[in-house]
Amino acid sequence: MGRSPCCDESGLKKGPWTPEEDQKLVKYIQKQGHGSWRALPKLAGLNRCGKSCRLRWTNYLRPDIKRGKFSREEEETILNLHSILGNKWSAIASHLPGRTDNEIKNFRNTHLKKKLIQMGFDPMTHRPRTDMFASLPHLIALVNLKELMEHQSWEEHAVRLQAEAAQMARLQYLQYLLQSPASVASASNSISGITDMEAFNLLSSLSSIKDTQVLNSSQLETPTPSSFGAGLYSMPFSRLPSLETPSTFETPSSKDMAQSSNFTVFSQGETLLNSPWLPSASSSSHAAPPATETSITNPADASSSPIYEGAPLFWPDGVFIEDPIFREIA
DNA sequence: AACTCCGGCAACCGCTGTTCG
DNA sequence: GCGAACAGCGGTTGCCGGAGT
Repeated sequence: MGRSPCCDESGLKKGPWTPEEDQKLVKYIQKQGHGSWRALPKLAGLNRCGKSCRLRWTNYLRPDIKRGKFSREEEETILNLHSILGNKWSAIASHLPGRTDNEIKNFRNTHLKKKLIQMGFDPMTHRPRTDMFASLPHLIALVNLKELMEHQSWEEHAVRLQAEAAQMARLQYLQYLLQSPASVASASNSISGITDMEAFNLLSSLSSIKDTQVLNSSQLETPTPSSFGAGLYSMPFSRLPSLETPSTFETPSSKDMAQSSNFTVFSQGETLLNSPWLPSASSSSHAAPPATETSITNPADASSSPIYEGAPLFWPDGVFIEDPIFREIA
């Protein structure tokens, strides 16, 4: 559109505003209204460009500006809206009375971005980060989100995530062993050079995870049908849904899994987050079906192995995933 | 005490959309 | 229909103060 920037005019002051300038601007606008921003500086006796005046007024001097720390509700609103709207700061600001788009943008880019990164999210896409280790805290955090929403502080949450990430690292290591080519060719009682007993011991060390209801099969990398015990199925990270676009991705049905291998499938639970911004589980195609269970038929291990049953996995957008996980039956 | 580093935030820059002559 | 003026928006910059060494 070929318009020269208004601030190109020489001699106009830039940089931080002084209290005197603020006072002039406020006085003038309270008396006359801002009218044309371009004309305002001269009329108000300011050596600034109109644009600078407008920004100063809208972002700082407006009487209805709310200063100070963002409340937890405001944080959640920003996160929710940003996951839906993206960087539409003005649109987000319209839902937060007294907050400016600039303030929200700054807050998000400093505080919330850091928190998302700590939790293993990509702060731009709200998707889990794709590198394996970065994904661990995200995956854990997803299932812990309910607690987070229930007044657990970020700090407490971070401490807990760290502990659980250590558990996940061990699980990933086990998965790595199970997936190695050697395991495919190996005898049924030996996996990647480790024995069933060793694998069981490793799994046993992870069993405390069930108490936190953190672990689920999607935290494993790829399907490993019948490679071990009751079978471990996993959802590749690339299929994880985005918060930005509530997904309708498909998971293998319990029937498919029962046919292909030996899974115990439980599918009972509640939605993790009934966010008003997102489709409810009951209205989605992933609504929780009645609890079902398929038989465990792996002839090699069904009677001797610890059995890990499925449990539901919920994403924050309310999507229900019917998926087997490690729920140990004593 | 002096220096460096880093995070937070106000302000600026440049682009886009709208209005108007 | 065209172009200039204007307002708004999102990205970026740079200053400042606090923390760390």
